[in-house]
Parts: sequence; structure tokens; C-alpha cells
Amino acid sequence: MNVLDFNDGKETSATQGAYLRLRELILTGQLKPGEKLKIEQLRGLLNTGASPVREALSLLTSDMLVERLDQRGFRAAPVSRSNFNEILMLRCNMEEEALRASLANADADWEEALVLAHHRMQKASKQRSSDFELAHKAFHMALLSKADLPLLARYCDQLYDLNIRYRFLAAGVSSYGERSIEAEHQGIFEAALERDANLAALLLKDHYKRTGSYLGRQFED
Amino acid sequence: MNVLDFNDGKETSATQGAYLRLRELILTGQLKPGEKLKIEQLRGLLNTGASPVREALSLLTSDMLVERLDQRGFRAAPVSRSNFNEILMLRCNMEEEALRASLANADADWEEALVLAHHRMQKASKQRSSDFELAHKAFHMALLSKADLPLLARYCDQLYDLNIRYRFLAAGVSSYGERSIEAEHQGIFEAALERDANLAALLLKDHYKRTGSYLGRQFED
DNA sequence: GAGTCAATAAATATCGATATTTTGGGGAAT
DNA sequence: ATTCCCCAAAATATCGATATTTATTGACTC
Repeated sequence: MNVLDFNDGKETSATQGAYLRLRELILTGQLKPGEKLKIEQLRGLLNTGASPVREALSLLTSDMLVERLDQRGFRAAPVSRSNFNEILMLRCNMEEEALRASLANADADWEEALVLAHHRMQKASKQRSSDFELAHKAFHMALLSKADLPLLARYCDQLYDLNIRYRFLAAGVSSYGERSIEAEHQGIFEAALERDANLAALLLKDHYKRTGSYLGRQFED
Repeated sequence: MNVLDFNDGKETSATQGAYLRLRELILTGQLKPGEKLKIEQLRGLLNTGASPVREALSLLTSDMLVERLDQRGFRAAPVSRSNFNEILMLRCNMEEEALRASLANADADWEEALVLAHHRMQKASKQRSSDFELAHKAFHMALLSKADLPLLARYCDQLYDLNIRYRFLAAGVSSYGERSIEAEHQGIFEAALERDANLAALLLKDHYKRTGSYLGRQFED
């Protein structure tokens, strides 16, 4: 193993490391939408060979964060208002489906995991911790986790991340805070605990749509 | 990138060629579910280097036809009854959504393209042509084509192919023919031409569910 | 001037070789 | 027998170099 590698010891392969790092760079907007991703440049940035970089980029294609142009390399996926709106719409549909399935199967373990996820999110929020993004995602995924529909889960996860990317891109300005996200989460949380699928789904979609229209306003086509 | 397109002979890059060929081998079951995909073996089969093979496999990950196990290579995605059922369910939901959006935007060009696709499918069916698979897919995608929702289109396409794979796997036996697929298509076709979204969606879902329960019976868990 | 085309530069795609990791099998110890 | 450990064999992952393709530049024509 290369001595100069700066990774946390957790990453097993160079490809995996490059994948995770590139993913973060794109999600957080450090690599800009539409930007050409040159192998040589990334090779330097990640200090690794061309093969892991290429493979990581190919993998990121699955996540729709990278586009591959045959013989012409890779570039970060572009963004657009219509893309944003589509993500929002699909998220509402799919997460509703997943949430209903999850609530239908919900058991005590699921409930406890949800309580924990909610608690962690609240705590991170109060402390304005940088962990909030992670905790927020964990909470939303915990809601869906009992659905036992792997494909749907994958889609939800993917769409969640695509949405987060827009949040980072619109950001700088606090992407939250202007309205009471906490109250919205609380509502969804309680409805879920009550196994009230209709209410939970309604609140969840509302939650997304609010964030959506808030974010949507931030960028012109 | 994920059209079931048995390619026109002109492969641009080795990676693209390997991608298309492997895709076909997996979809048609020549590479079996769960089978380990060894680089060296595929390198021989496709006569190309290891890099294009690896990259093609990484790309196939997007299509959920290949799984990547870090440090442990690749394997063809496994199959299961629950996976099959999930694909069916998601297809019903997503295609309904896409169909409604498509019908809402439908114009004369769309209508003509649909008529053609339907005609070609019928013709291929009568001639028992091997083009039927392609024509069938083209017809279904033509129904959805005006939705103008690229992500949703991609998901529908992907799920369509995953489903086709099960048809090939269950096959040998004529996957069609036992009931009147033609009549079902005719019904969907006419409802779509009438812009009757409710009816078209109903018939479409019914069409899938019938094929689903027919196929589902063919394999035990 | 605008457009073409060829030469050059840049970047991608691919190969062959090597390093690294996993797998599988054969004892030895329990 | 069963478990454990170590070593060889197999397979994966990665590197560095090279072949191909695309992008750029600038002279030349109309």
C-alpha cells in the first residue's frame, strides 16, 4: 500500500477511495455541474493511477452524478431547473410508496431505530453540527427502512443525494432555517410512530415540496 | 446508454463494445445470475484488454445487471422471486406516471411515432421475427416518450430490461403466446390514441401484471 | 473576413506487466 | 472429525507506457 495515501485507513481499494472522494466533490459542488473531468487532473488530485479514476467515474455514472461521453471522457452531470423539478416529483412519488410499505411492515426494532435517528438529527441540528446532513439523511432513510424493497430503496437514496447536491449548489446561504424544518420533521416522526400512513405521507411530501419551492427560487434557468 | 440495442456493428470503443456484448449476454441469460465474472475469462471471450472489460462491468452496475464486490471482482446480478415482484410493482407505478405525463403532452408527431411502433411490433409478431423483442420495447417506450421526464424514462427503460431478463431466463418455452398479447397491446394502443389516460394506464398495468403472474409461476424461490 | 484544412498539441482509451488481495487446500493441533 | 494456520495458486487491482482519438491553432483560400 502506498505510504503517501492520506485515507482514513477505512478505504479498501484505490477505486473505492476515488469513488467516495469524487462523489463528495461533486455532491458538494466543488466539482461544478457540466465541468469536464480530466483524468490527468483527477489523477493528481487523488494521487492514484488512471485506472482507478476511470473506474470510479464509471461507477459514478450509476448515481447519475457523472456523464460519460464515448471517446470524449467524463463530465460532472449538468443541472437544470427541470432536472431539479423532476427529482422532486420522483422523490415524492417513490418515497411515499416506500414509506407506506415501510409503515406496513413496521415493528419495534424499526421504531427504536427511528427514534434514535430522530434524536441524533435533532441534536446535530441544535449544535449546528456538520453531521446534520448525514443525520438528516439517516432519519429520512430510517423512515423507509422497513419497506424491504431494495430497488426502491436504491432509487430513493439516489434521488435524495441528487437533491442534496442542489442544496449545496444553492447554498452558501443557509439552506435551512428560514422556516421550521424541525416542526415538519416532528410531524412526520409522530405520524410515523402512530403508523398513520396517510398523514405521514402527506407531511413528508409537503416537507419536500416546501424545500423544493424554496430551493427552486434560488436559481434561474 | 441503456437501450436494449443490439448494436449496429460499428463499435466506437472497446469499452462500448464490451459493454453492449456483456449486456446482451446477461440479459439473455448466457451469463447466469450470480455467476462470477472473471476478468481473464471475459477478456478472452471479448478479445480485448482487461481495462475495457473492467470499465464495461462498472458501467453495467448502473443497469443493475452486475454487482461489484470490492476487491472481489464482479458477478452477474442475482435473481429472486422478490426481486422479480419488486420490478413488476415499480414498473407499474413508474410507467403509469410516465404514461400519464406522456399523454398529457401528446401531439401529432408522438401519435404518428406510436402508430409506426405499433405497426412494426405487429408485423414482427406475425413473422415471429427475432426483432419482436426490440419492436415490443420500442412500442412501450413510444407510449412514454412524450413525458419529457428523462430520469423517469431512464428508470422505466432500466426496469423494462430487468424484466426482459426474467423473460429470457424463464424462457425456452415461449414466453408469450398462451394468451392474447396482441389484443392487450391493441387495447392500450387505442386508449392511448384516444388520450384516455385512465383506461390506458389501467390496461397497461394489467398487461404487465398478467405477464408477471405468468412468468412468476415459472420459477420457484 | 469567414471558412477550410492540415499540423500539432492535448486528452482519452487501451495494453501488458506487476503488485496486492483473496481463495483453497494440506497438514498439525485440539 | 473439527478447527486453525500457513502457503501456494488464482484472481483482482493498479501502474506506467503507448496507441488512438479529439481539440486547437494558424496559415491559406475564396
